[in-house]
Amino acid sequence: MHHSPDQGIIDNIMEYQFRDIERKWQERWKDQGTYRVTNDPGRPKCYVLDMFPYPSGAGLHVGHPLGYIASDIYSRYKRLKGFNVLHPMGYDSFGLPAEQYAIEHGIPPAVSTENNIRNFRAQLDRIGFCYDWSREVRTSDASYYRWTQWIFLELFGSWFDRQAGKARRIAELTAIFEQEGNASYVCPGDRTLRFSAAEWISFDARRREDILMDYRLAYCGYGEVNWCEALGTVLANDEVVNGVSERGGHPVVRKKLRQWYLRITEYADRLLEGLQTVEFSESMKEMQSNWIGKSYGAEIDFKLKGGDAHIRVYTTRPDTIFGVDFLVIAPEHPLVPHLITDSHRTTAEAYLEYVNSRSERERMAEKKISGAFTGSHCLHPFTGQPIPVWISEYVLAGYGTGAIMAVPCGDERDHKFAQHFGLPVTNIIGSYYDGTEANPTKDAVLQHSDFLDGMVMRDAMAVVLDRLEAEGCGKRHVNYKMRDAAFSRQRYWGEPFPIVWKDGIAVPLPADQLPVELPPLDELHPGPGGEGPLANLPDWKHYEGGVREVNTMPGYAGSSWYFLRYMDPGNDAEFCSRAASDYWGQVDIYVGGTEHAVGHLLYSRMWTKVLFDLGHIGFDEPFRRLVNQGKIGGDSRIAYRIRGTHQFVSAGLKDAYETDEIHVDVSMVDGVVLDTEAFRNWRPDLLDATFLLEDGVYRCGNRLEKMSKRYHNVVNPDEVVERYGADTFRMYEMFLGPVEQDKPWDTKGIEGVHRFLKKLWRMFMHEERGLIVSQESPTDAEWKALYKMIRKIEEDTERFSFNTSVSQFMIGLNELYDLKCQKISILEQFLIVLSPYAPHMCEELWQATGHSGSILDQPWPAVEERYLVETSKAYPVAVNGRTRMEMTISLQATQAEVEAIVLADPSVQKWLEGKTPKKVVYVPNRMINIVV
RNA sequence: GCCCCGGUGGUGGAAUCGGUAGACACGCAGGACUUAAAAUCCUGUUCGCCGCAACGCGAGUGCGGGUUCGACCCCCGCCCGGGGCACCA
Repeated sequence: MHHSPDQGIIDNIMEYQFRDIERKWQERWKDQGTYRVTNDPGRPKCYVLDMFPYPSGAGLHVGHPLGYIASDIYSRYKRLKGFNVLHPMGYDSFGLPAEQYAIEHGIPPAVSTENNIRNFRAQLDRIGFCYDWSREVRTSDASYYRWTQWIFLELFGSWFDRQAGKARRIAELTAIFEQEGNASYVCPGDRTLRFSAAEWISFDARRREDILMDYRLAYCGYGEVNWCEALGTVLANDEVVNGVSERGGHPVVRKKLRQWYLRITEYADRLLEGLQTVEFSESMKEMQSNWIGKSYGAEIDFKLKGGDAHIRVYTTRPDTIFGVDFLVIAPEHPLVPHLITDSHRTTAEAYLEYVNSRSERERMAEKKISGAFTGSHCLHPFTGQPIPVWISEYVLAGYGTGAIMAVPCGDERDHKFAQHFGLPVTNIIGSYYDGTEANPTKDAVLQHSDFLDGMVMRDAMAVVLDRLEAEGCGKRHVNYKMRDAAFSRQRYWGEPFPIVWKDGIAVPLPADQLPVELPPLDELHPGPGGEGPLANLPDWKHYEGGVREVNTMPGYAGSSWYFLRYMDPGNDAEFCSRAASDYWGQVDIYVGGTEHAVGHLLYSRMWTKVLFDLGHIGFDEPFRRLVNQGKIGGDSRIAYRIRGTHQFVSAGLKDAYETDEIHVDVSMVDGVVLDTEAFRNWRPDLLDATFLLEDGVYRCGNRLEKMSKRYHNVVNPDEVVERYGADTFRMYEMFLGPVEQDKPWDTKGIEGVHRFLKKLWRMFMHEERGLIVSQESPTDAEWKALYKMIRKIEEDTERFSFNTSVSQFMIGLNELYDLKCQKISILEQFLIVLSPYAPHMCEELWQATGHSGSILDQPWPAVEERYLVETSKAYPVAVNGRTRMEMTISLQATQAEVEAIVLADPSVQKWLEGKTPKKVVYVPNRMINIVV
């Protein structure tokens, strides 16, 4: 079986006993504070950060540590390179699951969270990470969320000056209002609001506060939520299925509730521009800029036929204005009630009711076309032609103006809508439109387009915009897809707001009254009217003649700034001292999953910009470089039960039967071969299972799926570490493939990495004779093997290509092994470069070979180039691009010399078959190609 | 529907700038050591063909075209898989 220390074979201490070694060094590193980091302005810094986890009750599976191992290796590497490395870890410990768990099991969130963190920590510790745990942060600790609340107040106390392009204090805004009113500073919450200085001074306190609220970066407004009356609570989009709550199946409707928001839209341009200054993958930048969704177009007013009102649409294609066949407005559009005529009331209102029962997500996923005619018409701004106005859920109230001009010949959805309802389609693009499918081209020459006739569409754009503006029926407009971020939750387990409502005014608490602590609460019932559970605590709620805000902040509040707190975690006078943030600065490398591509990254980028604008920190992008680790998938094993029986048929034979699939726990399978005994004992209903074997064994099918309990394909890192050791586990996770790539977990391949470590051990240690390293001077060949390896490891580690660096270690060791090299001056350098990957073993061998001090603080070896100089190369020689042979030629050879050497070769002559070569392509140090 | 990322041996993957496709491993096959096993070591391993081997030939990086002396890599058109989404006008 596998190596076990319990056998007590004392004379085997020279064997690689990873369990003892790893335990020993983990304790020693802890005792000696090896990973403690100080803010030392005299040394170059490097800040390596993992996205901190939500401590879920399920614990870690083998996929979680992937990014942590990568960043750990990088941190250790940078330390060897002489950097002062900040590499902290903490917990994003507020969140919905703990609250749900409390409701179901009666365990307070604070307690279950504490337990989960303890488990997480134990699991992390076994893998040997170099975190400085003295800097740990937890978003649910009052000492932490005190500063989350403080930053919220900074947001609340600021507005965005569009002229300066930055946040400023509200006090400066009121000073401006007193001087000149708001003429120069458009109100972002209400574009039409205008007042003079005199008017401002005449407003009462309530009016002034309402106006200021429309400017604040953190503000209170009204927004639609998924409201479930039966549960008395608000539901997330994914808790709503087919218009009813996932839990209980109760009806869910859209309802307006008071909500806090962050005015992130004011930062849209800065968030876009900032992308050019950071190293994120192109796809990541693209996702963010798609989310921000800046577009240039026009707002155009369509007058209502027989009324004064008009419908304002937003379009990015004003050049298609003469192709408008109908207008579509969102069901929530405020004009809808005025537009519905009596003759169409029944169908239109039935449609509105149907839409109201659907969550936003469902409406977005809907492929069926639906809508209703209002009975009203608008007039075309240029021709005066009447245009029917329809309602449809495919137009969203929150985007643009909530109304569109439909041009079916140029827009796919408009076209489908027109076809579905039998509406006529005007063709303004001639042969570009084939009558069956819309064509969104900008290259067509316009027809049936009045004063635009004969123009190419992309040129017509400016012409029509000028005309719209001249006639006052429209104007150029820059639009953003991004909406302000909802910042309140009707929940308990989150940061309380430091806000007290008095006479309808939100009064911020002074900073010295922070934190507003989350009060203990035994039972987590929703409060009345959709408020959170905190509303059920009258003593807490009523405060200083007002009522506290009883909603709490969302999950992303604490995670938007945690990277700053690590720099100065114990500070109870500031969120982070300026000295600390000036020293550590931006996160040099940030490692985490793509699932946070838009949410978390955009929010923390915004918070950083605000803190920068207000002078609290000296940089306005938090993360200089971002690496997204891929997900590790589970490789499920599947057994096939013949339908209606207890007989299972092996994968190769299953096609002859009608079968049902059963997910088999991966621990009962060796490769794909099922341990049928273990399977029978797995569950009572399988006790009498019988098996149809092939080649004497039962083979399972396999399928790559999400690693999850319900597929029985979860592999726990603890088990792997117990069996092979942390060093093997670390290296194997890296060896699996590129960090960024999604990949399946298969424990089988781990043997190779484990053998590598054992083989390295044996380079130092003989089973009986003990240490066998020699003091002899190495040969040139040995130096060359070593330095070739070190150079490659260095390159690969810098570019986060850890799978190739692991293979390079194997290549290097194989070469030294073939050279029978046991020389200490070679091997000690090998240990240093390997130590970021396999720290426990390297530390042990470092000590065993008589070194004092930790290997973690050695300098990274300098590659001596002279051992790597090559004088000749074995060139591939190709004839017409097909490689035919290999010839060793001096690297100094000129084109003419190479031609002469190559063409004189008899086997080259054979391939030429007497023909004269047209030319010889010679790329020095690459290849030679003879073209015939 | 839209956006993004992928597709290379039996498996994970390598090829960093357009230059020897399959590094390094796993697995498998054969051998050595051993009473036996474990461990370790050695050899072979993309596919097909020439009876075996050597030598050699042909095909080959999802499919079909193209550019190039030369394409896993660049371009055009498809197919398949995975992920994301706020149907973005």
